[in-house]
Amino acid sequence: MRAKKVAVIASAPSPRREAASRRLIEATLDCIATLGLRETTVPDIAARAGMAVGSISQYFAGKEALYTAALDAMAREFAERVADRVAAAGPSPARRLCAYVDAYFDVRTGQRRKVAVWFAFWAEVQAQPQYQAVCAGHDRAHDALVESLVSDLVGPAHSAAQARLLTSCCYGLWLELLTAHPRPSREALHALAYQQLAALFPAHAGEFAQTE
Amino acid sequence: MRAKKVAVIASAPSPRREAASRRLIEATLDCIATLGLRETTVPDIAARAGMAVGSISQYFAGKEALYTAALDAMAREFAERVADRVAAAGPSPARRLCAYVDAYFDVRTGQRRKVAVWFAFWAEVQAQPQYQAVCAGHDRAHDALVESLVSDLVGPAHSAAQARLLTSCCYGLWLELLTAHPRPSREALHALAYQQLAALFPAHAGEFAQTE
DNA sequence: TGAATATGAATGAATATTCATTCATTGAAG
DNA sequence: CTTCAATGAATGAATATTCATTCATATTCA
Repeated sequence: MRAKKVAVIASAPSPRREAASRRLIEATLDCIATLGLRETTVPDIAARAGMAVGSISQYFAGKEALYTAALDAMAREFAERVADRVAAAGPSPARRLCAYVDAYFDVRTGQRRKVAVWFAFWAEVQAQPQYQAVCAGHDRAHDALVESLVSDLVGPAHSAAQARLLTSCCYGLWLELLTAHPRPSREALHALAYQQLAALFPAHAGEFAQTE
Repeated sequence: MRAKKVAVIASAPSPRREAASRRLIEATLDCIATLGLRETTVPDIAARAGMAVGSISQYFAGKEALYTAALDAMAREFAERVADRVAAAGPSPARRLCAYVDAYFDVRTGQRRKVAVWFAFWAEVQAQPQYQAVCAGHDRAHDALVESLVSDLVGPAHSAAQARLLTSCCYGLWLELLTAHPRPSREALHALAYQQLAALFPAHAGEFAQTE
């Protein structure tokens, strides 16, 4: 009996529900990107999702739950993009590192709209423990990956510091996307990230050819 | 009549008023750092400043005006710190660049509390034009300074890209202060920033001795 | 005493959440 | 094949809450 009930609850939601949840999350990300966390209202999200305000409660416990789900979805997408690109890069450590950087300036994950959302959440990470919880899990895996990529290229001696300088630089370049005047293109920042690779790993500078 | 009134308004505020404004701005920065822009309320700010909520309207036109003043004050302080340190560094281009980096991890401007506020505003820069206006002015001066510092060291050929990589890295390291686990110390990040200097300008690596 | 400043309860606008009702889709019965 | 009931989803007006702002009164200063 109990087992059966649990099974029912755990069963996959209907495609319709799934689609509606997704649509709400996308609408939330859009609103946060354009209005910010502070100015985004529930009616805004509903309007952009093409739903009534009341419908949201069918899918999420409240605005905060929706925010958290949106953050999680975005973090998941980014992690996936990184993993996919690195996996597709083959065995060369240099190419794998390139693939990692590429993910930051990918047309999907590196677009202004997404980056704005990252920064919106980071700004509140201090104050909102639930955001911190979502980020912490993803960060742990991310940091481990970067360090292994760097370590594969130059050995473990200074890999921790170099890994940190690489990711910090990528995040800093992301910030340029939001604040710089005139607005830099994704491509320009991507090229700068490759310069950072060359600066950090001069012995492999020739291997960091930008392929896209 | 009208002229007189304008003159009175434009005259220097009394020391008392000055102190109260300052106290309010400090309280605002504190609240933003711990609660975020979204959760900070006017009663929060008043309480932390040791004032009544109604008193705020004596000094600022509203919450947003207070926020903007706080952002401006912080940006001013940072610019001042950079200018002071660079001026104190003497004529050596390498030491001047070190001084620039030092300002980012200064015990005052590079503290967690301040960095959290920077990110809080950056997250909203897209949505709030008034924040953009405040930042734009300071950014212009900042970017020009960095590029001149870099140019003095290595010439103008690639100075723009290298300057951007340096500042991006500093901002990225600031972000670590907010999101990394375990929380890195200011000193650790400062040391990493020096490694970035050495990586970007290998010909001068020996000159980037950390003095503090 | 008069002017300037401080106070904080009262106000009302903004907004998240709730819920009784409506609507569409699916599946069963005739 | 048609009709009818059952389920799940969508709706948005109504409600409750939060919070910035105001202002009549009290206090301090010169």
